[in-house]
Amino acid sequence: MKSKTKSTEYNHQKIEKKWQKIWKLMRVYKTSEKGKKPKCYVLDMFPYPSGTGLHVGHPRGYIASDVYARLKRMKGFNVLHPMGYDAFGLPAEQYAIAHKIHPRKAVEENIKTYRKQLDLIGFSYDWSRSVNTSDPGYYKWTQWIFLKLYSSWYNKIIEKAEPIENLIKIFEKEGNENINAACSSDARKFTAEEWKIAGNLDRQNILMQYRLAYQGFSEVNWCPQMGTVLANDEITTDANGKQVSERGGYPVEKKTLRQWFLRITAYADRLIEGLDDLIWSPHIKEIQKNWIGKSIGSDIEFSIKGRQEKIKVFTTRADTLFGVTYVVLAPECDLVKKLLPAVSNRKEVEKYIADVKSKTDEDRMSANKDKTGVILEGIKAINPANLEEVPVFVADYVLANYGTGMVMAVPAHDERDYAFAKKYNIPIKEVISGGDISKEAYIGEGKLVNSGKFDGMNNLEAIRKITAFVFGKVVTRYKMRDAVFARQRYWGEPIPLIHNADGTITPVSEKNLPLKLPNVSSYEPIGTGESPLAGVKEWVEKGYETNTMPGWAGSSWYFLRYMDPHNKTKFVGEKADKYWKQVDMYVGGAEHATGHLLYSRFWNKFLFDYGLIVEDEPFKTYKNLGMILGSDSRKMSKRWGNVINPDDVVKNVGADTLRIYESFMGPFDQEISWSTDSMIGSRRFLERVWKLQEKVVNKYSDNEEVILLLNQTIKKVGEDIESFSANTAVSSMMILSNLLEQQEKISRKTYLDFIKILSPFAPHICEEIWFRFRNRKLLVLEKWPKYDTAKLYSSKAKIVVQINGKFRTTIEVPADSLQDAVEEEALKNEQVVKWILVQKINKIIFIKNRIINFVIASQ
RNA sequence: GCCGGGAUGGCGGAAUUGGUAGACGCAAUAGACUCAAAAUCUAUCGAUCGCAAGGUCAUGAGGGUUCGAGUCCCUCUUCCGGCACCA
Repeated sequence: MKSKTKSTEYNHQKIEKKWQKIWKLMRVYKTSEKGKKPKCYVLDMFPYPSGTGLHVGHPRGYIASDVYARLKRMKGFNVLHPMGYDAFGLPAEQYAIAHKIHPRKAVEENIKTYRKQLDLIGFSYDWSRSVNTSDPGYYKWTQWIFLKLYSSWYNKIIEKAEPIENLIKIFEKEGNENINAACSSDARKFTAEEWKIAGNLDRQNILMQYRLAYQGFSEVNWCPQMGTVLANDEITTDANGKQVSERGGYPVEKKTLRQWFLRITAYADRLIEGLDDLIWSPHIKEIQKNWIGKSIGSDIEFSIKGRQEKIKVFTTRADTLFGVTYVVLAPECDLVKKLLPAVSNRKEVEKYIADVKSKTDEDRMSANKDKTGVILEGIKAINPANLEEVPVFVADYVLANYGTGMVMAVPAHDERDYAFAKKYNIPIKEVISGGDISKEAYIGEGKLVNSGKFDGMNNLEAIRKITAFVFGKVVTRYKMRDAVFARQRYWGEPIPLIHNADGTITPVSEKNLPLKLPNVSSYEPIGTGESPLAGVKEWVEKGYETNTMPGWAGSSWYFLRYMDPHNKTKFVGEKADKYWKQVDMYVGGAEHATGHLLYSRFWNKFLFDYGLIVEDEPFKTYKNLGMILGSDSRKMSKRWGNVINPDDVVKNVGADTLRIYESFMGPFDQEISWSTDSMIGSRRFLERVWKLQEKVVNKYSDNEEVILLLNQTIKKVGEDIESFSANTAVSSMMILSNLLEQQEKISRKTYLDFIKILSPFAPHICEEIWFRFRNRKLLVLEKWPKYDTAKLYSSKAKIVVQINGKFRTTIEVPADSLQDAVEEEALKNEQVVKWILVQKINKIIFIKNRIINFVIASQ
């Protein structure tokens, strides 16, 4: 065997093509559920295959997870590393309309492009497990899960979803008097008798208030000119500040439409609690927590003088009840309508409500914080704590959709109430912090304290006491609302429900799933606000639901399908699910924190409730990545002309260089600008590694410095990959290669160990080098090298000598030397002596192998 | 406004978690090779004083704790992200 391998030029194109072909032929990335190895499920967020293809930013996360997956494989894990396509959704539909091509066709073509682009970069995906959410074989199960949600309710006593049949049995037995369930806010109490005599439609309406997928109404953005509903993304503001469609610039208004909802709020508590055990970056958890927005407060009733109706307010500060000086109702509040006839300034109030309605949400929110409102003359609310009469206002700073839409105002302790009270000259009464509940303790003089600041009583105990005192109820509320689960669009999963002529709804039976999306000639809006499916005769005749599911339906469970993608009888088989359990490492963008990441957790918990899967949480570890911006520090987009196509990079400098560069460019979770200039450094690095082949000899022992650094690097690179610090991993390998370059000879073992730890980052070049050293087995199947703990540290230690904490010089001593020895050595040093001179040493601070600090100045 | 994360050379960024600030890479400068250029190699590369040895100042600003602070504490400035009249 030749001791030196003749080095040729590093031809990345040839090498990358060659090994991609061989890996594919040998199916090295194919995974199965067999064997005794521990498992590791490494997942990327699957892309939406757009018409513009991948840009250089997309692979950043894919590269990081691929490096991780490769390391795990080499460390002996059975790795599941799949990739697929999130193919339903609005962008595909828009692309299709713009290009006059059927979305299915467009998606097919785009997927081909994506696959080609991804393949060029050399990812270690098991493509045999790929999924496409718009494939009927896939969305059959999306529909199946929807039906499961539809036929479930949430039992709050056992904190679990259950079949709706259980609920019906309870209704039959005892009505809903004692039920503790997640339900719509308008659910009323009824008895078993009432249930028995109720008609089918009544029963349906009642059940709808409990189902986890339910029908309801919501406001949408409606564009009369285009005859279609628009997503928020499709709307911009024109020069006059009016809301208009992004395409065409047509006016947009609000319209109430029939929708389907998912009762995600049922899971609010579990979605918060579940975060504790997840290894996610804290700020992502924080975003989810904020979004869910749990707050504990009290429902308290104020009676209205001389009337039957009650004003039911929600407050988190029941302890300030004695400071209430007025009550506010939201303009949309039903109670306002009921009270209007008795209001003496009725005209004024009606005008105010009309004005508010004409404002857009944005106007209302951004209206420079100036509070507006109008008093309901002739109406007085009675504070249940002290039976004081207070005025009632209608004001738009109270939102109809949070809490009860009615608020007790305590200007002394709430900034907004304070601003309002100042403007309308309402008294401001401070509540004195005190111990027991007695009127005296709470009633103070009418002077202002710093808004909102009220120590002492702001605790649950006080709130409980006073809430009980006024016969209120301590309740938990959430900001999060139920998710609208319907789109008036063509390109989505059909909702598998049938509307019968009598108004009842029947689910499509399981054996008839998938309910396939019909092939229509026109998938453009039909002008009524309904989905294009409403224009398909056979569809409507059969009574099928014309709304389709939103883009996030398919992505809410795809991680489960990868475990068992070809299962025809279940969305995931028991065996596969028990084996893979959950995603161990999930990588993707932080922008999905309140969307996909929340919905997926919700669906996963729901399926878990039924024992259909074994894990409550889908993603154990989640690493969020920062975006790659264009070299001009703007988002890469056609509009700015700053898009870099990975295909070009791969062609010019190679996939390995791209992989190294994207790993090296900066911390993974930070946004960073692309720099083609900087990339050259990564290419140079690989070329130097390539050239090192010439220095390799068979029988040679490396010097201590090389051996130490090699061992340290093996350790560091392994640890850095695990913690997603690829940038420092690459830098440490550069340091090693720099040292190896200085050597005249390198041992074969050292070089090949280096190649092994480099291979997750640059698999092609490493496989080629490995091959050139006449290894028969493929490098991708090799084990990760072990470092020798005895060879991590030098036998000598460099000690920093400080005088008064200031660096003065370094000395070299045997490793692990004790203080006395180091002291003695240090005091021999000229530099040290010079600084100490005749001054007395007050104190010596010594840290083994690191530092000795002489403190001489007296304090 | 509230919550979360940042701010380090000309640039991207390191820093053993309180212990030599600026690793590694890019750019730049000089030199070698070349007829020349590119590529490659070698050296320099925070500011400042000094012939040098070496010193002083430097991690957004200002205070503090400590033998010692980029790292911990307080105040402020500023940038990015999330939520936003949430009662």
